[in-house]
Amino acid sequence: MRKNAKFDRAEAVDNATKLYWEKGFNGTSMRNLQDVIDMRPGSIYATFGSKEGLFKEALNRYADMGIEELFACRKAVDSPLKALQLFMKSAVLDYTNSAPSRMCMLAKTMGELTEDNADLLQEAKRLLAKIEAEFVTLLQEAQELGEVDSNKDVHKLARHIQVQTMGLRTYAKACDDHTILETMVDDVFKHHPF
Amino acid sequence: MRKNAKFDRAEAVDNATKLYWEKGFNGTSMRNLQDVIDMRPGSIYATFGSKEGLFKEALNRYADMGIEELFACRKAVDSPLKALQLFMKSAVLDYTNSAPSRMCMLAKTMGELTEDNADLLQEAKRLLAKIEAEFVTLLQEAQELGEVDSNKDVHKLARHIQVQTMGLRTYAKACDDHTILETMVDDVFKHHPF
DNA sequence: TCTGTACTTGAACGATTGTTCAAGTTAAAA
DNA sequence: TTTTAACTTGAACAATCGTTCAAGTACAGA
Repeated sequence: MRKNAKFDRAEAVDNATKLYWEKGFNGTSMRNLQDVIDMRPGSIYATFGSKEGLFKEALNRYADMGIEELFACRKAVDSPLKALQLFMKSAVLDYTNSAPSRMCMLAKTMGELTEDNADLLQEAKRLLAKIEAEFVTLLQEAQELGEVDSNKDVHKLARHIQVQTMGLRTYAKACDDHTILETMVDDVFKHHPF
Repeated sequence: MRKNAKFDRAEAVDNATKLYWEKGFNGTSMRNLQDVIDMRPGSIYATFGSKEGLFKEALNRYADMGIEELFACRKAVDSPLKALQLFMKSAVLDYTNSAPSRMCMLAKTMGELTEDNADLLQEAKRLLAKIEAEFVTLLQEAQELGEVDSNKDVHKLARHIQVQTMGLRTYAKACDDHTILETMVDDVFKHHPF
């Protein structure tokens, strides 16, 4: 009975994520989405329910990509602290110009949406917490390896990483000076809270 | 010849600023604006030119309010460094619930807009730089008073204040825990870069 | 080959968007 | 009081918005 139509579902979400990330929820129209994911309105609504439903999937895809990137950084270097630094650099400096926006999609969403889209806001908060939990895991590992003082509060440090990343990525959109930005990332890890 | 109609211009911009700040540029419709500033479309367009023109005025009003607040903080305490801390607390913690959004309107604008509104983006960047320059002035004063090491780069410190403020205000929208937020602000000034 | 159904299509819907402008109102100058 | 120009009004515009659904297509099972 089943007809397989959804081979391109992941790709559709990928493309939708890129567009939403670039233009935001309100800035993206269903017709923009139809173009980039190459689906007609009927199919989109049958698959994702609504513009909000698709955005929610995009948010999740974005967060998963971030966590994958964090794991990749962990594999690329021998220290969890260096991994965090590498992750922050790739997020803030965006070596490859592949990202649709310098800013964090979750931060953009927190800024754009109001209580009119309470469930989407809630989802963005949840995903930010999910990412912060990954920071905690990495910081605990760093603690076990002696890279971080054992009397430090890893949750506090994770919040710090989160604030620095969001702040620097926002600043990056206004600044554009690669050298300044790189120095600022390095300074986060140089002396301060670790 | 002149007929004075614009006694309420400042008030109109004030109300428009509140609405834009809360809902963003794309999230605010001209009809929303008509309601809160109590003007008909013809008058709005005669006075401000376009939705973008009014938004540009709102951005400037917002930045001016911020700088006024910074000056007020400077007058309220005896130290420029304490003034910066007080300013950051009022921005992040929002004692009075008067602010339409916890987040910085300029940061929100940086996040929301793309090159489709290049001039508005440019204006937001310009105003962020203007505020950063005020931070520099305050930090220089702190240096003269010996509160900040004379070998520190005040521009670098001002960037740091900017990043912390934007990052914390974004985090504040997702966090909501007053105690955690206050601790984070205090930590910025406790040991780290000064 | 025929049937039944999972899936796609795109014209069309009413609502809302940013903006315009002819008509109306107001008040200072004559 | 009349004239004149500054200013306000709100109906109306074309364009676009998110969404729906009857009709069409494509394929698995009989």
